[in-house]
Amino acid sequence: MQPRRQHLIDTAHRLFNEHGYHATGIDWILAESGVSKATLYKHFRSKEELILAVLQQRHVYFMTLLEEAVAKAQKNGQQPVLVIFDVLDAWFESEGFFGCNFIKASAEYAAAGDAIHEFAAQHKLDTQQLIRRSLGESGDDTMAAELALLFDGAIVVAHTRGDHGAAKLAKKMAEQLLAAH
Amino acid sequence: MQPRRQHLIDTAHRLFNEHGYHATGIDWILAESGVSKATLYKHFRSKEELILAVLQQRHVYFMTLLEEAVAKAQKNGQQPVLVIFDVLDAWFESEGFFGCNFIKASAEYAAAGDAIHEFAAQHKLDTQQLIRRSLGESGDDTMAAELALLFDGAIVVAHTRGDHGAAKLAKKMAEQLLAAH
DNA sequence: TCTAAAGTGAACAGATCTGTTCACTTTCTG
DNA sequence: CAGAAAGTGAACAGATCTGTTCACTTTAGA
Repeated sequence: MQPRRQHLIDTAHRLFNEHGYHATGIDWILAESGVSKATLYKHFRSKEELILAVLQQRHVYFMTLLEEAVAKAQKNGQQPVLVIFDVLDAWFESEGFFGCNFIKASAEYAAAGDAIHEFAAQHKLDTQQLIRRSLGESGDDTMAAELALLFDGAIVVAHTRGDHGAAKLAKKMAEQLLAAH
Repeated sequence: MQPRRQHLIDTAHRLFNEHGYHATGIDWILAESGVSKATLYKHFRSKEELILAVLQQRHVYFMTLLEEAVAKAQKNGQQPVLVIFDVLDAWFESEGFFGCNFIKASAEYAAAGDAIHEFAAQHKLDTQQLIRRSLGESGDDTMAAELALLFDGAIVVAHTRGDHGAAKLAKKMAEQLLAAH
């Protein structure tokens, strides 16, 4: 393993979250992590590559979290798709909630074709596909798109307004939409 | 009036939209607008003040747009709150759609107490209150919060994934939620 | 037409940004 | 224990950032 590399990713992740991507300088990440600049540039060719590594790690972590929650619900006979909003709720209530890395990355790197923007878009697509799978055969693509919209809506409301009840509200809305179906 | 001031705000608005707040330097705004640096700093004490002026103008513009659409719907006997999603749809389909200024400002200036972050949060609160008013006496605060969540969800989906059908989807969801009520 | 306000252009300050280089030291491994 | 790999620290480059200053020019109104 490469403990420095991981430590850099973790530190960068925290600072990017709290202050944004552009506002967080390389030197700041180095000072916080205690790693030398030469080492950072041995592991990552550029700041962009570091950002992508952070997003990649976050992507894997978050998808795993959702998949495990869905699997657990399926075993317990619960509606699998609704537990996704419970995961959101737990996230919002945690100390480390500073909004969605991917939505923020999308906003800061808005240029069409930008690697960071594309990665973020792909993550959101993957999330929607996970929602689609968790709906099972009784669901359809439109339903998945609706729930994905509730998902992102809840994150933005929770972050921009500090309204941590957004996940519960979105869950209630999801239940109504599923029932109406 | 002050044409230079307005021209600076318009140019800054466009560049902030396309490239983000941190990524857009003062010199860039000056080059695009053809205004001198001394003039910019005579009208705005700092970049932050320019950003706030852009957001203020955008706030007034957008609220007016929504209020006029709601008023028109009320006169025509339509459900007023649903036309809000038609406004969103027209915005997404327009050339100048680069996501929501306020959500993006919120993301880039995430520090608690930051003036830019607070302004963005207030804008979102004002939008929700407009939704609440347009619901009339048959609605309630929870319903307004739900529609505001759909509103922000649609914007984020449209921007991060380039899915311009998000407004129509959100409108359909809004109709179902109103009907279920 | 005269005056005051507004704007220009260019230089400058000082900080900060990403990224490179290199001699030296530490750590790991066979 | 020896050699390779990884990391350090500091200096450096060159670009870019926000913001200031000032002598000069343009514009607008009484």
